[in-house]
Amino acid sequence: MLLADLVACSAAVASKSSRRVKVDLLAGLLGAAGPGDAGLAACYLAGVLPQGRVGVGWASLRDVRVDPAPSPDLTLAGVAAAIEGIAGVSGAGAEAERRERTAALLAAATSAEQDFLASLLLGDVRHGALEALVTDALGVATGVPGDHLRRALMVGAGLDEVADAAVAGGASRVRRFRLRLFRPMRPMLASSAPDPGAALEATGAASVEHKVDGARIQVHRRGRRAAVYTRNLADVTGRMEEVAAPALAARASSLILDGEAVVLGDDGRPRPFQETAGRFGSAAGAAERLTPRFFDLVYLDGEDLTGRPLAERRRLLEGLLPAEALVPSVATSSPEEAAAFLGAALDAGQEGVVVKALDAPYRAGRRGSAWVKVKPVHTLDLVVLAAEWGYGRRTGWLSNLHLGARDPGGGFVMLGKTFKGLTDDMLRWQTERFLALEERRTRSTVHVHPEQVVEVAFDGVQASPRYPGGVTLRFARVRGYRDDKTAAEADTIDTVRAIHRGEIRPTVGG
DNA sequence: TTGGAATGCCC
DNA sequence: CTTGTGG
DNA sequence: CCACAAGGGGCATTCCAA
Repeated sequence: MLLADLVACSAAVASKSSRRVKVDLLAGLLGAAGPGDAGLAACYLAGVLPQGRVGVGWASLRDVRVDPAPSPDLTLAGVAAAIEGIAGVSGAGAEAERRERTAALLAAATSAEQDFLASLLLGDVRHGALEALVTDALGVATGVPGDHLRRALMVGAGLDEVADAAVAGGASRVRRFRLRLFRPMRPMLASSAPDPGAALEATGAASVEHKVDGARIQVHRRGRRAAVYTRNLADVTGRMEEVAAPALAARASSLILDGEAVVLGDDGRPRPFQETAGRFGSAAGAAERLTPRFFDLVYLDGEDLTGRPLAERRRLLEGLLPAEALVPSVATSSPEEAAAFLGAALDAGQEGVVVKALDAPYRAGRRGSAWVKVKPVHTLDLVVLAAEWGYGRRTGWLSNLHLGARDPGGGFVMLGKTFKGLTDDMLRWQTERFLALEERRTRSTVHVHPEQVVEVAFDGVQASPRYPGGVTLRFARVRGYRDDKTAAEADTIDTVRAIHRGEIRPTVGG
């Protein structure tokens, strides 16, 4: 199949807003792909490379400028081979070599193909249809029911594998993808609610569990063999053997556990997330140890438990692991009891709680209302110091805000940026507002006179090696503009530091 | 040898 | 990771 | 409800250049 056909399809998809129309367009292309091309076509249309990222980023692409090819001769297989080559480069001279190979690939592409390949390499394809719609389209093109395809993806099959299986073998082949050991599955995700009462309304009778501020892990074990996977299914077994210990000690022939890995202090309290991230990201042999805390059991002694209710999975889990290897939990349908448990979790240094419906199955890869997280938030009134021009659907609007806290000694201290929480109306309003306050600008940023106050919500304050105050906000988002306040009334850097030291508690609800 | 830029991936 | 938009 | 797009901060690793 020619890349040009796929690129034309992408452009057509981008030009339509209806999901049904997008799916039909995608299905048309997938239907035209032969057995050898279906997997590649599905991946590329979904904006992903079968092998993941290959070491080509925005900066290296920026200075690769080659004349486009006059005619569209590239095939999907040719592109795949070229990308395979790029992915394989490492060692001294790798940057130049990757750049050279990238340039060679782009030189063989027409102008439209170059743009698409650049987005693909960056993992930044945006035509309003990614994996989910491509999966639907695959169903349309092959006649394989969508839930079979989705199920295969959830248990860890790659989109390329599923597409190839669907095209070559139809539904019966796709059904052969099952949850199995040492093939990581996609973890179940949680939605969120402002307080335990709202969460319980969504779930009904629930297991309320500590939300441990670490990194998600999935541990597979059979006999003496164990493996550890991340939320995105990367195999990190060699980096953290210690978190597999409870699985290896459990009395079972095989199992799959879901949980969180975190660095604990000597007092048993979780260390700041940055420490966990450091240990989680580093190779083995680091001084700090990761402690696993498990909250689910999805496979036991050869049996897939994902269809069983949480109550049963939790009971089996508690029979298998010692209490210290488990995330603390309480079963309740009382908002008061859940609120008290949340308070205790926060006192223990946890991030919040996750409220999980006791009767819900394990829905791999889904973010439904069966699991609901509750985290308290902080709020501050800060001052906008600058705003950056948006991209994509925010082109033409000032979007990303630079936030400053008032310095009692004079001036403002930048704490970070946010683009979240802004409606289209707010974007329109603030574009006009900040252009009126403009003091100077660069290509990307309009710096403004510091007088507009904005209410910002965030999860916490963390140390920053980048910002001048040495602190920054975690998950900052705009709550609204405060036209009733002047910059002189904005919150100070001292308050931010007090939050960082843990002297100011975040609030639940509202 | 070392500091910085780029990249990928955790939240 | 959070939020807003649109099908 | 689901999928997508808008982008945030930090850390470890890798490779380049001074």
